[in-house]
Amino acid sequence: MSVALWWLRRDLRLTDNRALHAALDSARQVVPVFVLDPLLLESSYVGEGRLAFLYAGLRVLDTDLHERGSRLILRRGEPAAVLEALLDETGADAIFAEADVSPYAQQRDAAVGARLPLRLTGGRTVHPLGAVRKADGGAYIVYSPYARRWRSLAPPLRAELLPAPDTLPAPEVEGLELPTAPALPEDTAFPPGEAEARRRLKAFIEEGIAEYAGLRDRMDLEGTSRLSPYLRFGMLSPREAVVAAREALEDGAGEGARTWLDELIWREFYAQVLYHHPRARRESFREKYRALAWANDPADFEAWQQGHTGYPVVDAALRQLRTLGWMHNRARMIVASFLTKDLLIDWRWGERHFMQRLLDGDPAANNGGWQWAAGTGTDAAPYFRIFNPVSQGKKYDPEGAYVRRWIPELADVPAKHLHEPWTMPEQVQHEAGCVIGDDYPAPIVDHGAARERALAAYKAVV
DNA sequence: TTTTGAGTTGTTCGA
DNA sequence: GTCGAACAACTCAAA
Repeated sequence: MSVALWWLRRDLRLTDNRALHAALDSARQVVPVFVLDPLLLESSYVGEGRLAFLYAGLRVLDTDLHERGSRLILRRGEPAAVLEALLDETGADAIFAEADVSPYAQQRDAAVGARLPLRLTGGRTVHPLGAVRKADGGAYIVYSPYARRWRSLAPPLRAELLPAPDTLPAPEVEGLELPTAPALPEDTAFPPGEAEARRRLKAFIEEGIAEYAGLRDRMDLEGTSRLSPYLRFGMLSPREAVVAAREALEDGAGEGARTWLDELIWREFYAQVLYHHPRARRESFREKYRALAWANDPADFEAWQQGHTGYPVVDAALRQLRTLGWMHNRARMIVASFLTKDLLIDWRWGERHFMQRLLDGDPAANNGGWQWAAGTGTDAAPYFRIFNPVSQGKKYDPEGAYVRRWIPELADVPAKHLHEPWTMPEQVQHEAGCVIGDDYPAPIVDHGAARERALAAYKAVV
């Protein structure tokens, strides 16, 4: 075998790429291919931000390939047809790709595999989806035992990480020009690419991970790794992240390293949940909640999306999402609780909004997180666990820096009132240049009353 | 097969 | 202000 296609999807890196290495092992000539799939590009779960991140990421990858003598071949169309044509043009006799878990990816790869010589490798998760199972062979749907089992398996070692190849021969076929639009903002908080991802990982391990357990919930600080978009597109190998976390643990990073490793395990937990329960992508994992009587008020949804609910922490978070294409994890929980409980809006509306806006938008993790917040999922929060947006703000944005950063109209509101600005006396409102109902909205719901309504609605489900 | 312990991330109320 | 209990059962995982 002398020519192979390397079909990239969400493994946009050269380091520790198992599909690439399998292709190199089987052929002298490897053709890197990315297929712009109209079904994905036009999905209502995709927005300009993540598309821009993807396109910019493809350009970085193309540059990385050029440095090694190769380049990225971009094609557009239905994947099986595109790949069949490419096999024909290149004389390749196999396609190598990293296996993925979403229902669409499963179906797409089954269709390609039925017609063409597709060889799927692991890499999407550290432990293959089938490897983390209960003693009886079934799949886990509770996190803690899943994580215990995951940790009991042989950990990946630094020596096992696959190096990026030094050279790759240039492909002899042509592709499309790389798209330039939509473009990422110049000052994006998430410059794409493998080098950036690995630089961030290094910095986080050296400076952030030891404090992670204590700071990760603080919305006003940079206590998290901010690696999610890179893991989403495989610009960082999950295996490399786990190796780094374990090394940090050995170096005494303690609770921080353990907690961050747990987050990586959560990522794999939700991947295998979706793999084993594709139906959860479209409806509540817990059947009884499929009958929940959502209020689904479009005006409430609009206010939530725009960050105009009148609850500062909620609005700050949704504006952060709008601007950065990313939201702090604690904020994700708060706004998800607010949407599903306070506004009683179907979690799938929020899930779609997140998918449209998040650079790291991933079907498995996003769905898992939303169903957790809504209380409809695997290992979900009990339905009566309803976040109070005021106390969450006071606890995880104690000085209000997060709120002030994202909501300029609240910049001069005294700290005492910042998380509940409607409590400002009229005179204070004028002094702060923030009249409630004028400069900043009054709360669109009363949390106490909304909480009671949610409890009743959830309780009504048999 | 049955039993038993346990379960990401909270809030509110009343003593 | 602080603290423990209640919130609601249910289902999972493993012994």
